[in-house]
Amino acid sequence: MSSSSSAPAPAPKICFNSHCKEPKSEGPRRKGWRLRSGEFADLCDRCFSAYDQGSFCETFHSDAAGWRSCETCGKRLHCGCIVSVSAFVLLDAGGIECFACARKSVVMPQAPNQMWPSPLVKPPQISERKDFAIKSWKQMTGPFPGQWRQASHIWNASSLQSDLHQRLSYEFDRPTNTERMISGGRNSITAQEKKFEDLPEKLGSSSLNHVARDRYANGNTCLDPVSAFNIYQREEGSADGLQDRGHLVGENDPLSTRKAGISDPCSTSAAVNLENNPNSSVNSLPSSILKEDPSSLLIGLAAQFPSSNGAKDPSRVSTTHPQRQAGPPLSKQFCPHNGIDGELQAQMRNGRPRVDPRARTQLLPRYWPRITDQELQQISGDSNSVITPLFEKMLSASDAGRIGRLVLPKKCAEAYFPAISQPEGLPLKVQDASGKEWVFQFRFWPNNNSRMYVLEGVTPCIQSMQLQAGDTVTFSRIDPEGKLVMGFRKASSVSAEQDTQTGKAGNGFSTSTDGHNKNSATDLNANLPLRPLKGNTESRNSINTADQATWSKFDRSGFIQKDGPTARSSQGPTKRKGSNLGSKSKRLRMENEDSMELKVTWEEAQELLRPPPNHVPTIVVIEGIEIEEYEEAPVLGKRTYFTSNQSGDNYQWAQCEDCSKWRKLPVDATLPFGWTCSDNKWDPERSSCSSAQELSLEQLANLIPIKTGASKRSKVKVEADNIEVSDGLDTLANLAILGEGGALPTSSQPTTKHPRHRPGCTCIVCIQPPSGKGPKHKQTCTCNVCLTVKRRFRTLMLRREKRQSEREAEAARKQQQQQQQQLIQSPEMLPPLGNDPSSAGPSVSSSPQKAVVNNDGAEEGSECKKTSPSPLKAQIDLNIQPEREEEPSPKADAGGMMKLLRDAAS
DNA sequence: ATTCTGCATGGAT
DNA sequence: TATCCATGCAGAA
Repeated sequence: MSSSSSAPAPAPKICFNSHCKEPKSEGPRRKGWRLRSGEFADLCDRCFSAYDQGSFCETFHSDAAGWRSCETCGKRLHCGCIVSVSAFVLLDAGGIECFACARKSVVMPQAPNQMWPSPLVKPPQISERKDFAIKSWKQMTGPFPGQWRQASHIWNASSLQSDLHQRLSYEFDRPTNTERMISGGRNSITAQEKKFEDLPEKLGSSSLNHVARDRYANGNTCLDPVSAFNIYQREEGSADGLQDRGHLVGENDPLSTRKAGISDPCSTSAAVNLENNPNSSVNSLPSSILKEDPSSLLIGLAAQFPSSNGAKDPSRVSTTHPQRQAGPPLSKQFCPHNGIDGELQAQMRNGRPRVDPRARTQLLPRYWPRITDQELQQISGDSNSVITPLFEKMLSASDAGRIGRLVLPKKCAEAYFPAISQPEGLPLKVQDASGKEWVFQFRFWPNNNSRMYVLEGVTPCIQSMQLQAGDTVTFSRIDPEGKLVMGFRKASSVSAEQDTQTGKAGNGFSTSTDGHNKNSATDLNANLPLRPLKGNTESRNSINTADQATWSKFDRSGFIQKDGPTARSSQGPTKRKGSNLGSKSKRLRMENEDSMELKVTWEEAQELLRPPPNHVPTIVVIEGIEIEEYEEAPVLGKRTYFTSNQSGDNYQWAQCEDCSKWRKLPVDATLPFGWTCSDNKWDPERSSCSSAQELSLEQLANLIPIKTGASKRSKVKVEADNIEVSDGLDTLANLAILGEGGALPTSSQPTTKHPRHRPGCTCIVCIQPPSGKGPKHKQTCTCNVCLTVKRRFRTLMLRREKRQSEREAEAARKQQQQQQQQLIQSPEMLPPLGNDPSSAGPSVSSSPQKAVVNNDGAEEGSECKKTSPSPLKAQIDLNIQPEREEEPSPKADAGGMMKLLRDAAS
């Protein structure tokens, strides 16, 4: 910390005191007060003497403004001067008190606030600040060594905090308001720090302290950092970790002393507020700060102490730490958890910087603990224990899943958990709100030159708390035991956690476990019962309210709140995949796995869709491609096959769903999926299943891609598959599957080429919910997505058919002639006539050729599959790599396909 | 086949 | 851009 103490700047030869023209001391440096730059004023012997004796201002600033009298003893103090900044404290009720008097107060009413804004606070360089914090103590205290020590003792809490803050702010780039304030208040802080080092013993934390600490903890005091530090510092490698902390802290541990010191200070203030005199003026300041608006306090202080640097110090007033301000009153302001604090703490604990420079940023607001006093109360039964909220984390799907790994925010882990040097980490005992103790493995994984911290083995705990993704777990520490306590807050119950990220007034309602309730008597009743884990949720209504936004977010992201833990766990893996895949991932996934199938089926599905009869399409041009769109949803047609007779008449053949007989129909007939003979309005003679088939299967086999034996199979398959058809997209998928291998246009028509997927694209691929979830779309669904999909299908299909028919017409005729010749040779077969069918027909395949080449999807004809790597591949751009040699068999792929489509549909 | 483990990936910030 | 961290994933058990 202080290591960085600033090197003395080139010392001027003249005494720093502007009122003195004496050359500075020749001998050993005479360091006066700390300058804003972090340096110390180099004084001549005479001035130093005055400074050292506490009479500097009297000697040199007697005419200056800013003199005030101690409210207690009447001693005059130069409040507006950096030189005397640490000689007095500000009283809550206004006025000042010299340190001597202040320290006499048992309760230290003014506590933290009194701390002077450090001299202020100029916004020193970080390095300077560090120095300042470290070095200044002695020097600053120079005049009143004894007092300061005492004071420090008295103020511990505040000072400690401030110290921490100060350090933090100095060490880490950004001083927060609080910090500022504190620091400002902190000249003394520096001193305090000193005192920590020097007078640890004095601190014995008292019950008061406890209270205070709690308060602070809740309110964010900073005690913890130190204590935490103590606690964990040596734990590395220790299985006991937290548990052992107790002793760690105690014996021979400077840290422990520090801890004690720290806690004391806090406690003092807290004690005052809570226990002693909630309403007292004394309390008012701290309490207000803690609970209500820290910023105000800061401001107030700033205002009060314009002095020394006042004017120059914009930082003081203005620089509040946004986060803190925003944050929940208590916790955010002083809380150790706050990012910087946390880090500081961490460092302190570790005795070394655990966080690399990069990490020196604050914890993200979302990790700020939002714990209410009530919660604390709940947790704490022990009045002597101080609960320090450390951080909280909303459980991700992974965290709440069966894997049992809870990813810890790196900074939080490094700040509040024992330092670990090995990936294996160490066992960490954590107590839940009910007092039950859990042991997790706290470890890390190397990750991108960094670490990813996790708690392993949390599943039992998570389950016992019935937590799900979206719920929040909180980590707090109970001192002096040093135990970690894990609380939770159910997202569902939380009506409204405020968005942590916004850092709004956090209401902290986190469920942290801690607890000391006493302090928060004020709030206690209001909220909650932390103890009962189950009850937590409910208990914090007020708190919980906040998170709807968050919650909804979860929902959107596919979190499963709905699912109970059990369900979740069972779904775990699957869910995770589906819910969390990013769009990109999804794409990749599709490419790698079912993309081909999807692509084929999608295209094929288009073949099955027919525009609603008698509807005129609207022509839409998308990226240069004309697309016909219909107002009405497309018709999912029954697969049919087109043929032409010798005279050039075009027909289509369809199979009855009941009797499996093939009927010849007009090309413009649009058949429903479950078409039967009774629906054959075009040929009354064959409108019954009892009617004979016009052509034998063999004959048909020569016309359309069916086989005598296969036709039955196909029917069976169709039927079987139909069972699954339910939802719109599922239907499409089924149809596509059925049609696979058949009916696919042989030629790749530009008409079917889907435009590049870009933002706004509404194709079936792009419209899939990112999470793969969402409301089920029924066949009758008329949502934009469904309509769009249907329109697209229809449009693309029509377009393709149209063009295909045009292009293939000629080829078909030629083929027809050839077939005729064949017919001549084998009369029993009907000549497949080229069809130029305009495709209005319901059948999937618009051209005979297609039908011939691509057998009906219903057919298993392996040959077909082999020979027909879906031509559509080349036609439709789904951003997929179509380079698959073999087309997955419809059967085999049906599952995957359906899955994909279902996901899309859902 | 399932679960565990350790690390990699890449979206979000 | 760099980092974090939620999730994926492959290999091992």
